[in-house]
Amino acid sequence: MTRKKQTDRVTITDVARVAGVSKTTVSRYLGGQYHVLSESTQARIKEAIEQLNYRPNQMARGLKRDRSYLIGMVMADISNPYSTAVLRGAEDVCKQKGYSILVCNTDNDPAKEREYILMLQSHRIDGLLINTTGKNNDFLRELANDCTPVVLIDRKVPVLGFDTVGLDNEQATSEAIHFLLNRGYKRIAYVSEPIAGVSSRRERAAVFTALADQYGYSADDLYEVNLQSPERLSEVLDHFLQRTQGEKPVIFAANGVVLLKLIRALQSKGISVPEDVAVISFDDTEWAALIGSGITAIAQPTYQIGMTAMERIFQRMEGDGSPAQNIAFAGKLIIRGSTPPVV
Amino acid sequence: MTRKKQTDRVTITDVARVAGVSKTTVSRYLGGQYHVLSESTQARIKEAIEQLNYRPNQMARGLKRDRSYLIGMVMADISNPYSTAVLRGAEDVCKQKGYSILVCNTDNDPAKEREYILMLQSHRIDGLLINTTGKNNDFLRELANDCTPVVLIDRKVPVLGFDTVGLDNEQATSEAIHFLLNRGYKRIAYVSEPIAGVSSRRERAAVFTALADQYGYSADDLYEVNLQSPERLSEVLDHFLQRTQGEKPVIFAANGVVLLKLIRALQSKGISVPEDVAVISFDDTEWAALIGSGITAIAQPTYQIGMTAMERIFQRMEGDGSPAQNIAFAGKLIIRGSTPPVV
DNA sequence: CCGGTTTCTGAAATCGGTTTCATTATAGCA
DNA sequence: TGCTATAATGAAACCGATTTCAGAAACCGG
Repeated sequence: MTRKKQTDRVTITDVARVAGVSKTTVSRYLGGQYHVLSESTQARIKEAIEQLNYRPNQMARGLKRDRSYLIGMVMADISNPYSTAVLRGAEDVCKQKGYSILVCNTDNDPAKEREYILMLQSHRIDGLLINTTGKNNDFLRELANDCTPVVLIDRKVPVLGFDTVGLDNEQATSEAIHFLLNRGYKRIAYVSEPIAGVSSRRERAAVFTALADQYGYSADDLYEVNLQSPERLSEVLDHFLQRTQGEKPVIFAANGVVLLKLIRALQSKGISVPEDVAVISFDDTEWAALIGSGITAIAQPTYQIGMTAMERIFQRMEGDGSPAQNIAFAGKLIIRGSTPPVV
Repeated sequence: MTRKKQTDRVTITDVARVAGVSKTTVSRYLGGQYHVLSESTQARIKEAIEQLNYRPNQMARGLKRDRSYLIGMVMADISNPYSTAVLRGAEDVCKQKGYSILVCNTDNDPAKEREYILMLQSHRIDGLLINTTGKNNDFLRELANDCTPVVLIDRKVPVLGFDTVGLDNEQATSEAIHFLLNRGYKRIAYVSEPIAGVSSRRERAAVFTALADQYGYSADDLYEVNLQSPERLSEVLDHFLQRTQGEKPVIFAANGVVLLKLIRALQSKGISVPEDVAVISFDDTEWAALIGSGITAIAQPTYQIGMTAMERIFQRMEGDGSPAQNIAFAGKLIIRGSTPPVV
């Protein structure tokens, strides 16, 4: 009897030999085609698989079936808790279907984004979730020619036939602003990361701007800040707050990362929340409740977003050819101490 | 001229045909064996690849080469920022080498951990990073028989020949406790998630216990809390704080997640930090500086941990057969307002 | 007892690459 | 000129699965 080296993996041929059947038969067993197999054959194969501790090689299987059982996930910023929350939702759906996720972090760098997508393609991923940097629109449009299903998360790409899943930015922003107005705030600043190219930022900012005239706050108080340079945020605060004419000001942070830097800047300037300035923010981070008397925030159903995005992938894989959908979930306003009623 | 269906991917055979050479020659080009190829052949292949927009199929390549160019990463809790910070370090090393990462989140569930590892094995991953649940030691030991390199992150498994990378828990814990003692604290509580099976928790707690007698605080104030049930934490606080006899108490949180729940519990009880109780914690979370006057914390070099772990994987892949290493990085104590000197 | 199903199984082709080995052409040298 | 070394290339086997197609055995009705 010949024995393989220890380093050699057990193959379907080994199983076939031990069970005394052909590779074909073993393959049918693996594929769950039990109805064409005799009971005794099934038993012998089962026995052999357990004895050898056999695990089929997905690369070989994938090559023939033209399926990798891999899903790519390209995130602009994996250290943002939003990303991992979405990942969890996506992963749970995948696991249940026997798929695994290849995670890539682009650090908001479009070059990295391109490289990663090419890399994923060469692994022949069966689906692709993208939270795009927003600076690769032409490149992404080419993806549409491939047959691989793509779902965009949070950020859309214009003109394109991709499914998208994210927050209903219009509803959420509008609800938040109406809440502030009802509480008596008349001076509202909206602080966002650079808006160009990122649809969710654009949509949120657009609502802020659109409601300004109607409700009597200034659309000029829409500030874009690059969080890499902390001075800019500091200047913005000075500019906004010094113009306060007896009116209680409120600052609206466009996401959790902005909020973090904002709180840091306020603290270093000795400005108190909510005494000197009220604060509201997108993203209900785990720590939002802990800052002072809590920061009022708009919670996103992140887990649900991840699940839904991945479910779209599978539906597309299973042949759903319907037109691209934009799926937008409502945000939920969580009221805390940072936005007290104006007296 | 025959034309393939749109859905068909370009293969090496197509490139060979267009370039007017054999598959073999194209393969050599792809493998970078330029020295055996004539200049003109190289040029024609390059041209053909670009024209066809060809991307080699990693499954086919992997099947023959017995390499998947995939690394598995199994994390106990991906929503812990520690995990994503480590992931970033690991990913950067991978990307540079042309590898991709399959990320799995076990939610501290040993059954999920087993399933994921089997799944990864069937993808024939070339390396495996595990932040283990700590409840699969027998199963993990079997992994050692496989030839695939494994590196454990943060949590070790007894008796095993795996490389490990993590924090120097002894140094870090000891440094923190000495810091507290120097500041004049004599009543120290250490609050940890359940210690059984998780080496990093055990190591940290062991130092707390070991130094107790020597420095005159009580080793009884080591509390294990299951964070699923918030009442337990509340009871622990009551128990510890009511025994305070005029001495200023300090609570030492065993990681960032514990700290989060701790702060929440203290706030809901109306206990102020640092007036009523001082606080120190493992993990310098992004928000630690923002709570009150800041929480004193032990920062871990997470990015470095991820990088180093992945580098070990590649070294093992390249044939390094040296005995298993335990690599422990020093933590850095970041002093903030939550631990003022006792007056 | 015979042709026709039905049930179960296997030989061989295939997926898209890599690798081994053989072949051709050209150069170098006596 | 003839013979060998070297450079450049290709045919075919191979990796480990799946799938097509065909064959053997058992069963069935007339």
